[in-house]
Amino acid sequence: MRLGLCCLFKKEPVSFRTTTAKSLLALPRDQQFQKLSEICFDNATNLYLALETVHRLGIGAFRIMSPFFPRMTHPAVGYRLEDLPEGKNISQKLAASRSFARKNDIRLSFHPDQFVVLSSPHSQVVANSIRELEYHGMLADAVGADVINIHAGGVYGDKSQALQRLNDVLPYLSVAVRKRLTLENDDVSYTPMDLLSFCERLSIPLVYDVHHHRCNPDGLSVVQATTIAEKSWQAVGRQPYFHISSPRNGWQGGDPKPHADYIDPADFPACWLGREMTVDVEAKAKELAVTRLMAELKNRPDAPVLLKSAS
DNA sequence: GCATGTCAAGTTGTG
DNA sequence: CACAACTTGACATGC
Repeated sequence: MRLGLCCLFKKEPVSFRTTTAKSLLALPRDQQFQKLSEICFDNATNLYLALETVHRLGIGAFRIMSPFFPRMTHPAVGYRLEDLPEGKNISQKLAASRSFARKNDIRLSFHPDQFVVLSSPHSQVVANSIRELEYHGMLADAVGADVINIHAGGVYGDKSQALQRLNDVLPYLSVAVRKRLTLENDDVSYTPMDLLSFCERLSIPLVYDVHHHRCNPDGLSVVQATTIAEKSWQAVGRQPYFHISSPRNGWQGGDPKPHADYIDPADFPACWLGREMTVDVEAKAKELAVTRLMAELKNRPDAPVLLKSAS
């Protein structure tokens, strides 16, 4: 088992920059490129630093934030790497990160945000989503990430019709995106049960988020959902990818959906212990939460744990 | 310098 | 019907 960090650090001095379309639009095009070039170069440099840091901490996976190249797909200020003065150097930095991750067995992933909705009935929303996914595919190729994980999107009154639209859009995705695309159960609409047969039929691995499952249950037990999701990865010969988080105010403290700073070890499914899988830790204390959970799982009496740092 | 409001995008559920 | 929650800063602005 390996535990993963999502995007950011709490205490370690690694951070990622961004900018807004609004501020870019105040500049002439060449100055936009200059500014974007500096930000992208800094982010590429910090990605390498992030990988060195997670490796040092014994963390085995890292999720790269979607605005890694800020506003790259924006209709007005979007750009290509080749447009940027430091484009070649930026590519070299990404290649270095790719080598480092491969050499040290750090699994990389992406989780495009809520604006990527392949099941939308609005063609413009779908077109924008494809554009955004292709940006992620380009990045994934460059850094060697094997997962681009999305949600099934909205329901629009009929889940099966929505999933059919998602199905119909898949042929329009490049191989770079399609071979990495995964679906995750969410906390309001699509449960593991909803996605099970769809994922199986299309050979799309299911990223099982146990917190979402607990917020949005479907009759399946955690053990059953784990088994189903695990099979969807084994079917394509890949290591399973799951998510864990804890409710900010506990399970009795109102809305359980907001994430807590740390993971309550009691929320970590016993049936995950000792399995071959990657578990992204979605917790606001970031790397502090991952390292604390690693330590706590090691001490858990109920099952043998093989954490990456100990193996 | 420091505090505060802003930031591309979708969808759903709440107040 | 407007708005917050998903996730979360970092940046731009204004004092």
